[in-house]
Amino acid sequence: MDDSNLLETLKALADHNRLRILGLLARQPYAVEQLAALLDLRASTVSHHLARLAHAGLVSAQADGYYSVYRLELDTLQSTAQTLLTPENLEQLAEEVDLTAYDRRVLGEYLRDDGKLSEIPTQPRKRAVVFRHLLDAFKPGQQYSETQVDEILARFHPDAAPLRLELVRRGWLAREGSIYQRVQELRRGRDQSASWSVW
Amino acid sequence: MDDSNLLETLKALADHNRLRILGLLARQPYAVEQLAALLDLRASTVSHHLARLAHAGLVSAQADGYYSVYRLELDTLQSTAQTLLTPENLEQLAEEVDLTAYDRRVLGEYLRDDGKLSEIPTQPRKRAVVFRHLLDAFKPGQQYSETQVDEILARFHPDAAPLRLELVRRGWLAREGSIYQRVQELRRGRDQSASWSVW
DNA sequence: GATTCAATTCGATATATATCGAATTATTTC
DNA sequence: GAAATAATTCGATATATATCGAATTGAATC
Repeated sequence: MDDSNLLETLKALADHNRLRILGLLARQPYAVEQLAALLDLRASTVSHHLARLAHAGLVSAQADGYYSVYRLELDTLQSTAQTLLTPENLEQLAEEVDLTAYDRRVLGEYLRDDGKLSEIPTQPRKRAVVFRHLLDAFKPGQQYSETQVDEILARFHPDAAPLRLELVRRGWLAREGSIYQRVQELRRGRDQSASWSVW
Repeated sequence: MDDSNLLETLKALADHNRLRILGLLARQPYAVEQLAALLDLRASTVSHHLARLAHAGLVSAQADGYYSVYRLELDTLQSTAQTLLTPENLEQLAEEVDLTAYDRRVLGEYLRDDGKLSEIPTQPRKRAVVFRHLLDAFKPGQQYSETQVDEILARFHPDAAPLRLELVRRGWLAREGSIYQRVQELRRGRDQSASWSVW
């Protein structure tokens, strides 16, 4: 079941009378006229609901004379339910979401056109984003002297030393003696690839 | 999960952006501000969606300074999904539906105030309801002569013989020699108790 | 204590849709 | 072929709600 199908199916399910229709059809098939009587609704209303359910594949109609006999399509319902059961399937609901959007918004707020920082945010989440951006100025595997580190950081902010200290404190820049090096992997897990808003 | 909870939960699920929120929270917890950036929505809109999801128990908030960090409540989601999986649970959605409503409507249409039939419907479903009503004039276990049967049926319609023949043809009235008797069980299955609109 | 900030609440608006009655269609019966 | 019947479609209306911006609240920082 793909995402837009799931949404349509859930919208079809999210109605009091349509749930009652499904409850009735779970017992036995019914014609429109009968459902209308059982639910105390007009036939046109029931027909509308059934069309909605049929569009989602939750019920199907079979012609019998001028009756339409509707039956429950249990398989569709169960595959919808299965989609909601596992976290892996849920994650796909946000598949097309650009996970860098928050980071880009924060950087847009604190980074001037010349690439320098207008200020350092104090809020932990935003601060983490900014320092992750600083880290991106260092190549993995390359070794830097303290002077080189500060030169690079000075491109972002005149007072480089506190930036360097915080990068080390965060564990993102490793120091051995007088040699600095970017750590290879910041964090195990799913948020390493796209969003750096870790706290 | 009871019925009204299920409806509220399904309504909470039946929205594009709320599904995307759940997809994101399936990966990791997020603050409102972050979700708003990722989904390109105002914070007030996201807050509204989260309140709706939280009301259904699908997410929960934890205060962290002036941040509200929301996380997915997987258990609620899975118990909702479980409700949709089995036909037995589905039938409960129509629990409070009066299954005799259709039969009563049909009888109201064809039965006059004095209990006599104004006419015999030709449509199979309605005809079945009327004949089921005729059958109810006979006690289970009791034996009737053909004359007695026709006397009883004449209370509904002057031309009793065709009614008797059709009751026998439907297998609802059993005849052995010249003795008639109501069959004990019309039909195995769930519709015997309430609705006789069988065809 | 004043200011800043994230979240929530509130009011307004636009869109979706649940429901009905009337008109139409398809099928059966007379 | 004409009348009756169930279902569907259509038009109208009322309700629900998704979204935003503004105002408010609660908490952290200076």
